Amino acid sequence: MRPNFEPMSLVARVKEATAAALESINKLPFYADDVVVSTTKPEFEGDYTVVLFSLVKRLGKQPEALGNELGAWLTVNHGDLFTAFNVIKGFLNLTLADSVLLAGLETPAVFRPTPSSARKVMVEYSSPNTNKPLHLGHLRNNFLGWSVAEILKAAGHDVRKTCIVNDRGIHICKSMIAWQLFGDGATPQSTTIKGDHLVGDYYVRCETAIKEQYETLLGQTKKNDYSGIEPEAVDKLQALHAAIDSLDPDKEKEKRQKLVEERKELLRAQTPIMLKARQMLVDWENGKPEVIELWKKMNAWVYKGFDETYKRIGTDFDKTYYESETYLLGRRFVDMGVERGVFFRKEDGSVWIDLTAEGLDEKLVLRKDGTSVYITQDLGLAHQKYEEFPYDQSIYVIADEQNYHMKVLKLILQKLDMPYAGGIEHLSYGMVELPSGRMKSREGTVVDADDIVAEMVRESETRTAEKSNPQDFTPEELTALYETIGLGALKFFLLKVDPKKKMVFNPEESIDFHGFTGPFIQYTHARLRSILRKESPAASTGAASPLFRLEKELMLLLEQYPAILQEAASSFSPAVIANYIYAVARTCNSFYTEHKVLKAESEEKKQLRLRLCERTADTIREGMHLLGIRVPERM
RNA sequence: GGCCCGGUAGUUCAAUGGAUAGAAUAGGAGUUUCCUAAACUCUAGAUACAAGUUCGAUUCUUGUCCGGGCUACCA
Repeated sequence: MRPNFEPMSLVARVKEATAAALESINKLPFYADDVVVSTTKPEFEGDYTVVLFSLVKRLGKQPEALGNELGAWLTVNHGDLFTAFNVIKGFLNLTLADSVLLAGLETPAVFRPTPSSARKVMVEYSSPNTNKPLHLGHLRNNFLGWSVAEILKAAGHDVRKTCIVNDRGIHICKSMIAWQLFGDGATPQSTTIKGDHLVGDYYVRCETAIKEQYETLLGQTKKNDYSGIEPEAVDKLQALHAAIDSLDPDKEKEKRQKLVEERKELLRAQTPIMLKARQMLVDWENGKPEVIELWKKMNAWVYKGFDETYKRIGTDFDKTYYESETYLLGRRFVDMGVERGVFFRKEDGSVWIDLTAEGLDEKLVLRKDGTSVYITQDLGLAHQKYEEFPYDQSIYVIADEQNYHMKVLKLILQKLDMPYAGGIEHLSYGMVELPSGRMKSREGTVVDADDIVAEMVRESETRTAEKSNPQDFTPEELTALYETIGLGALKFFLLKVDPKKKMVFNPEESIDFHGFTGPFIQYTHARLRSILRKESPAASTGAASPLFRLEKELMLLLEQYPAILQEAASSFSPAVIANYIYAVARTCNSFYTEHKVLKAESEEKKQLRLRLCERTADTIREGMHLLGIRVPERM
């Protein structure tokens, strides 16, 4: 028997009762997990259904006979739980007693996890780069990470939210050099452009310059003029030019295309502005004061911008790591790995790990010049995090394009026998795509986070103006309401889809406010609160049997909340909550359209329905909170 | 080439190996003397293809076709 810190769910009780019945009838051991239970399809009589097929083989009985036998035993021995049954084909449909559901309404739906199952969990998400503002993909990441952390907390775990800021590297230097060259001293104050956007603008400016200079260099080197090119690149370029010219553009298209790409990369790295950016990176690593100062200044602009965005979308972290402070931490792993024979050193001094036995490749962990690569830095950071917060589980919310990287990270730590290696989980989520395909910053098809949030809020304003009477609200209330609805629509849209799946965002059609949406659920909540403002349920609901179908359906749904929360926590899926809350809201809408609450046919029914409204509103508020979505009292 | 994902109504998403594959939206038809019509009710519409395992397959296995990602001494 498991310790009962939580009220056992009805499904669990059905399973245990059925297992007991099987054991009693057949004198064989059965466990609750042997029993498959699902909700009964609406076209059949009953609430929960036991699937008999899986039991038939073991017992050597006909499904119908087994079902009747079980149903009879259960209604006799568990009359408190079941009032009726029927058997159709291989399914035993059981009808639950009204009293069981009514009793459930008396206790609060708060879930208390068992202390023994509580884990220390670190959740890392957001992971922005400081060279450009946040975009739609970051929003999915932020909403997911924040929500998963809250779900795990609600399920009783000790959770630490973290963020790793990628604040160093060549991409930052690109923004810095472009600002130096073209910025003319521009600041967020002087331009009234949000800091992260301003820095992002110079990143784009740098990319433009690279493109132009690349074209120039291409023409120049084709004419055999290699002035300004680093000596070690000249030979390679000459070889590439020759190779490309020798290939037939039609017959050997693919091969040629590959070489052209290679030449492009090489030439881009040789453009004057890139040479300057690379020099800047070297200067940064050497701590050259004026470079560090510029870097600090521009990063400060970006952080101010990020803070605004984070505040607006409701993201927060317990701890922020900066790559500039952690990127050297992985070095010691390299020596350790070589010592233990997990890594090997090549003649040129570079260090590798051979993962071919695991079906992967050889992976570089240290460059020949002795500097760390991405994976080395992540090794160091994983260790650092563990020292600060000895986690049982460390969840990385990172897009699925990094599946390979994360696999390698975990594998290396396992090979190094790190105690925390097993707890590393990649919450791999699909990319947000446009109808035209993937968002590409090069092609300017990236949906900016601030823009889309602003647009959603504007849209909610327009729609609210059509629906509500603005005179009912103060201006402050209206502003807050638009934020609540606009962000609710956006968050729900991004969280209702299974995290693992990629999803399509259509900016034309934007995000709906009807149907399976945040505002639909917010609206349901507001209407429920509106009823409850007029009258609160009394202390006891009294006897309101028999229950109507919709009353019962709603009660059954509400009873499932703790189980749903557990499922969401174990699968790291806010979508489970979103789907559930939507089902609750939809069922509740049908319910109070069909049955009057305040003008109910009897006092008992009125009290029952008021209690149901209250419980539904609470469940919606709680569930939406786990998604980071506020619910209004009125709208 | 190798490895990893995915393919469900026109569209966007659901479905611990279980009954007649659910929703939303777009389409068609209705519901405001009754607690907010951002709602409710009805209607029509889908598992890429082919084998296999199974009492039963959207789900598991294999193959084919079609998308996407990764396969950097970038991060």
